[in-house]
Amino acid sequence: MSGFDDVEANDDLAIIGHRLLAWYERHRRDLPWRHDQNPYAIWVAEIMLQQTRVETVIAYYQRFLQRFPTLEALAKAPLDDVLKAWEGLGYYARARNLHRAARWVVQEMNGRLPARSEDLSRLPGVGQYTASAIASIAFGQDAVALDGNLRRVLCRLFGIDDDPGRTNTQRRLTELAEAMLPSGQAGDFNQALMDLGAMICTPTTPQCLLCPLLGSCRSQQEGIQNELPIRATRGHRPHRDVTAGVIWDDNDHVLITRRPLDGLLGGLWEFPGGKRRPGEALPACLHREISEELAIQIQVGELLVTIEHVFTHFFMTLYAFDCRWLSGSPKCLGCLDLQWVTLDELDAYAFGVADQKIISFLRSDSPSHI
DNA sequence: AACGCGTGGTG
DNA sequence: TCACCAAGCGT
Repeated sequence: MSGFDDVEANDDLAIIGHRLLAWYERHRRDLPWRHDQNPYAIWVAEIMLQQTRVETVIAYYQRFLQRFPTLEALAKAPLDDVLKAWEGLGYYARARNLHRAARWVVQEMNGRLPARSEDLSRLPGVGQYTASAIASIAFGQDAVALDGNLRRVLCRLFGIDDDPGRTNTQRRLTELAEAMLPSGQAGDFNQALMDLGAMICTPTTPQCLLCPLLGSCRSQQEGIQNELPIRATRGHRPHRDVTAGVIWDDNDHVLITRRPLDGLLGGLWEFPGGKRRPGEALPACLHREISEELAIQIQVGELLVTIEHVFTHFFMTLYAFDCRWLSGSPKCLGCLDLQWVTLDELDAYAFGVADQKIISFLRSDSPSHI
């Protein structure tokens, strides 16, 4: 335990909050989702921003709102369209949950998002942070939205060296932020702390001399701003070899399959294949996986391309082989759906980034089957 | 509480 | 496998 311990009065914290808001008025970032107060748009933005950089989100956000301008439009759309709009953004459960929640709101709530944080957090994909963010930004509720930025800024501001991932620490940080929060301005207050975290109080080499809270920052006074917040190191990431078959029939159609809705890349399409077992040769692995998942016979040809891909929790080397369908009608044993498609038709389906690289290869390097 | 869940950017 | 990170959530 260390740091802020009620030495300062709440008055001082309130003053810090106002100083922060004054800074925000002058320096706030001009971001697309800050242009209107439409709760649906704010919701979409907050889901996209989970664990994802602002610069990455902007283009997705604009395309998504163009494609699904209203909550009703999103609810009416097929999941495949939503996943296609999410393609490449990662954490695809966000798209599935957003879609499911939109349908629920239309059916059960007459298309109106709830305004209170505790009701918002009942929506799938909306946790404590997102519920507070929507409630404060879209509905003006006094709720602290404790995200990674706020944790970092508050740990430094109050010199807190407890693990910010722990529930107790988060409760403490939230209480401190609540004491700073100017009543009725939580939306701006939350976003001010986020902008401060993004522009000044950055993870590495914070720009303390530019900080509006310079005189109040405990960690800066002690010279330990670079040591906070403390952070657990990531564990070892295992490696997997994975095979994928680009399986052609006699009419220039290639076989693609759809992954189950739960788990990694759930609901996305892929070139069928799977994990290599210890000691197994790559072509043998592909034969086995195709036999298990689709119950067809194929001829495995040349290795087309090798792709290194990094997931959060493992490394993957993906080996894509040129294959030919020999016999058997494919059955969906390990997948949700399957399709024979031409190269041009692949555009209609959502793939993960590793499989998109296979597609790029097929289009650039003149395909061997021609 | 700890882990599974994506991707691209950065020093 | 360079490590680490970015507006977290569900189980």
